Amino acid sequence: MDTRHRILDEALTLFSEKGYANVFVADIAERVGIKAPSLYKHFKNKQAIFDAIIEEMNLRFLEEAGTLRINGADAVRDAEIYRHTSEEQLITLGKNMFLYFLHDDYTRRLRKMLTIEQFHDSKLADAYMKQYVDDPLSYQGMLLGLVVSSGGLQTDNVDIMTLHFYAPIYMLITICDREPKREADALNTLEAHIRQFNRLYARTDEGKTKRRNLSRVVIDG
Amino acid sequence: MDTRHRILDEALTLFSEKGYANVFVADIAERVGIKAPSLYKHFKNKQAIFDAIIEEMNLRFLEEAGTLRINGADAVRDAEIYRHTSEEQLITLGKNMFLYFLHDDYTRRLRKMLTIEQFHDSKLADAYMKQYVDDPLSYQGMLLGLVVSSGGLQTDNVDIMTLHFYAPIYMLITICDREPKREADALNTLEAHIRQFNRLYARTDEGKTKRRNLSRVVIDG
DNA sequence: GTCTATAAGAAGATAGAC
DNA sequence: GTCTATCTTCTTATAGAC
Repeated sequence: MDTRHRILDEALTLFSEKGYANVFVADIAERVGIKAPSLYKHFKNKQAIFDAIIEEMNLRFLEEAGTLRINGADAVRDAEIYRHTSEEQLITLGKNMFLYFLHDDYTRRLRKMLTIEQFHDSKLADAYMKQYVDDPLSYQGMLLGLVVSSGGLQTDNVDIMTLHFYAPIYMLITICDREPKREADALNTLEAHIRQFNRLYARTDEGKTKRRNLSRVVIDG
Repeated sequence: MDTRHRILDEALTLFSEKGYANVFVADIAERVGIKAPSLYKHFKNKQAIFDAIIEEMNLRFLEEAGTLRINGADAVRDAEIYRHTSEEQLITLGKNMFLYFLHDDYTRRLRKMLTIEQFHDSKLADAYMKQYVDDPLSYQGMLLGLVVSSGGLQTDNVDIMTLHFYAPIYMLITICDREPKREADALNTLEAHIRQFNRLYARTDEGKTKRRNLSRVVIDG
């Protein structure tokens, strides 16, 4: 890795741990193994380092398009997996997806940095929302839509179904970002979540008409 | 409000918008309407201002105990509401809870500040987790447990049921914190979420034995 | 491209008058 | 308790040798 990329790499690490303002140019240089003034041969100033990280992020995000994919690859394969997979396999895939986003070095550091800096620059808030909320919901929603049309699961509202699938995963990731020691617990919860999600929405052998009784109340008051 | 409290108030506002490191003592002083040196008559230094905010937070959190309460008051009343409320009333209550936590000035600013500063100090990460994850899950779980034992809803796993209820609300709050203009959308989603949650778990009139068939698969592969 | 030396400026904090 | 003036320290960034 050349010096320029090592600077970006170490800067991202530090920014994700302390936030931009708490990282000094000398800190980055020290990690790279050079002195601070040498760093200015590679970047105009400190802000340019941050900007370069964001630029690379945008390039990567553009390539990946809909993130939080089940297999991290293409949508067609994901759709097939959803259509033809047993509950046990779906759980394994869900765990792999969860662990990838939690452990992948680049993804993890970037997510933390965006979390810290998001209120400082609305473009970063937008990037956070797109990457961790809107794109995953849209992508998972597309897949779950396929499952619903193939009869694997059943619902009147795919968007809410998708929210029910993804929101717990999102929450478990935010938990483990902050307290990594809870990861084992989170994995168990994730498994129980997917099992229960599957059970709640996969009632194809029960009466469909009763299911449409939308105005049910918890207990009639 | 005396000067000391006005300093804490303006400091919290600024910290929640820019983060501790990006707020200067002179900024806080200016908002209060004094000069920076005068501020040192009230606090030893900048860090002492932050610490005082955290101290007050801990006092308030201790008082409130389990947060994200449906009516913001006591558990007994909340439990009665859960037991005897129609779906429509539950939605109204859910929306009120959501809007309170989104709009309450103190709660909102503190949540944003903790979000920014959580990776800088593990004590802040703990406070965030307790306040926005563990306490709400534990409190809502207690209430939903009551509903389950009274027969209003049905499940084998109250913890996952609680996750299914709360995780979407948590996610909607994080969305609106970043993009307030999405609040109207979020409220509609919240309503649809509670309706669907209620429908999924309130199947008391359908076959209970079939419900226990836990090893169902999406499509047998 | 890397270094040492150093300039330039920002921000936290203090001194002492009122 | 508030002010003006000032000190101190820290951090970014530049100059110029190698």
